[in-house]
Amino acid sequence: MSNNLMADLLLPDIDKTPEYYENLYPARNLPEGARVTRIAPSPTGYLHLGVLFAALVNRITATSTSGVFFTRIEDTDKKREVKGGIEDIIGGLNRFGITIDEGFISGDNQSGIYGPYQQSHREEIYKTYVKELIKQGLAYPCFCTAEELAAVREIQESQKIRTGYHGEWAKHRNITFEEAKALIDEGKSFVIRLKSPGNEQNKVVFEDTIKGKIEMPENDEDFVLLKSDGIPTYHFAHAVDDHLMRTTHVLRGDEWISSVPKHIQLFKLLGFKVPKFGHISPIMKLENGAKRKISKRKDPEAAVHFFAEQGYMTEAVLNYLMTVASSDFEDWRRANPDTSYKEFKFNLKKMSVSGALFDENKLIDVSKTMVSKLSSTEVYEKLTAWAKEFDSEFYNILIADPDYTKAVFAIDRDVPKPRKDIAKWNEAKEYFSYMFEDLFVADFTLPENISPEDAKAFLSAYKSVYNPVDDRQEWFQRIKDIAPTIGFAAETKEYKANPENFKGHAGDLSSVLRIAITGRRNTPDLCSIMQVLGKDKCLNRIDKVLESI
RNA sequence: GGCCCGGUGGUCAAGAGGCCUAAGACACCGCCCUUUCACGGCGGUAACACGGGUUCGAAUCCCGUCCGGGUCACCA
Repeated sequence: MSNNLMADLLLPDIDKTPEYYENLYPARNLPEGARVTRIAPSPTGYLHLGVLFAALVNRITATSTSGVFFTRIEDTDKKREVKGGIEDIIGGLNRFGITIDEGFISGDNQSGIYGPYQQSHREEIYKTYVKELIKQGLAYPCFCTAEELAAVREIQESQKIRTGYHGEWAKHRNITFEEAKALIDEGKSFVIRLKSPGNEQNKVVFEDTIKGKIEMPENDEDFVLLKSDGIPTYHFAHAVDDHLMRTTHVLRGDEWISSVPKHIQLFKLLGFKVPKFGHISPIMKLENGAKRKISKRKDPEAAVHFFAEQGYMTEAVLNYLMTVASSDFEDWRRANPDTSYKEFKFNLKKMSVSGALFDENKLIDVSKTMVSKLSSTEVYEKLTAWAKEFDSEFYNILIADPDYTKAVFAIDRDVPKPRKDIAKWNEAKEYFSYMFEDLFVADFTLPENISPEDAKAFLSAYKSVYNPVDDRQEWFQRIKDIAPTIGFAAETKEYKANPENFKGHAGDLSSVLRIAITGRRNTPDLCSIMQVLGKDKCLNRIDKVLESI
């Protein structure tokens, strides 16, 4: 009775009832076992690795059960909000190929009938449910100021008792309508708190789909439901939204695990079905020998943008993340080397219970393998797209002659055992530099076992027999033919059997050629390089070297 | 500090009381292949945090210690 008066006093403008929303957002019509998952990021900055990871896990869980994966923006903290935050996060997910079924699907486009998918637009819904709780005597206004709360905390700490707004410390727990009205008339601001029926002595047990059985004390804290600005706290918004949006599985970062008792309590008090919870371990980073959660502020790799700048393929990052997400993913990958990770039968039970260190070596390995499988055309497309954004000088060089550039990328590619030299696009400029005149840096530094005189003799001889149309065998045969004439063995075995009889072997001479042509001691197949480079450039580079000796 | 969760090689991990003389992958080292490098093949270094139980038998179960992580807001 007086509860109703209180409810109208506190939330006079709310005239809808929970039933209204229950009907507005009907249960989803999905096949048996379909899971409805979601991520609910706050637009507090760029897309974070942890959010990407959570999105991946949620996406693939929904996919593998023919369910739905949606996004919801949790912008209830206007202080921390960053302009463009939504676009950055959603756009980032789009770029990574994480498809979103519902909610914010791209940029600031929303789709789906369970919206709005942005908490700042759902105020009336939250208030309707809060009002209902007040009517039931399960919520009340609290007029404590931050200072009062801090003072209480201090007392609690000094007496070494559990801090917080609970039990006898809950000052306004039994506030009457008259008292509340008087304070409001004075212009005092207030929050609305839950009148928790919980008892710390009781245990709440739940089965975490990732971590297993977890037991915790029941919540007895009268935590805040509605802040003084009328905006809900995360806890309350989470319960209302995930119920109304018919989420079946809440898969989120494990920093939330300690508030599960609050959440379960809310779901039950509101008469909602409690969803399944799964808490994802964070990706960690090693610092001074200690593990810690990867941090936005301190770690560049926490921002997904970092990977884009470096030129890691999004698929590579995702595949790496899958190895972290599921212990049997790598086995599956070996058995299915060319299948998209999306086909993988993901099981939450296989997720690690403790946080994994971010391992760039592993990322590099995954990435190199993926790059090695690309066709030269694919490399061209991806690399130019990257360069266009991050290295315009290189971009202009690459697109000057697309056919030539593709021919460069075709060297030692599309073969049974392709090279694994490149993990990310920012390595490409340096790697391919000798293939482009504008980037080529001559450096004729010979290995110690070869004298400049021999090098000169060899290159002079080679020039006269060089034939640009030679295949690989013919190409090397010419070097072998020259070898004995200047004191080198034609066959490596021959040399190894009697090294004292020779200055070196044909392989050493090919190194001389390699250094003359590329300025490098190590390169992919030299014959192919010379073919792509063409006769003029090859001869020209050999001549330059000859002049310098 | 209270409450949770966790501790297998440098990293990610397999492991559900005997199959463990502890998989595999990445990294590292060596050898082979080879015109260089890479790829590939073969091999190597390297781990059950510690202490008590329970049991014929413990990486696996229980307890304690230690260590690590998370959380204790009108932030999410």
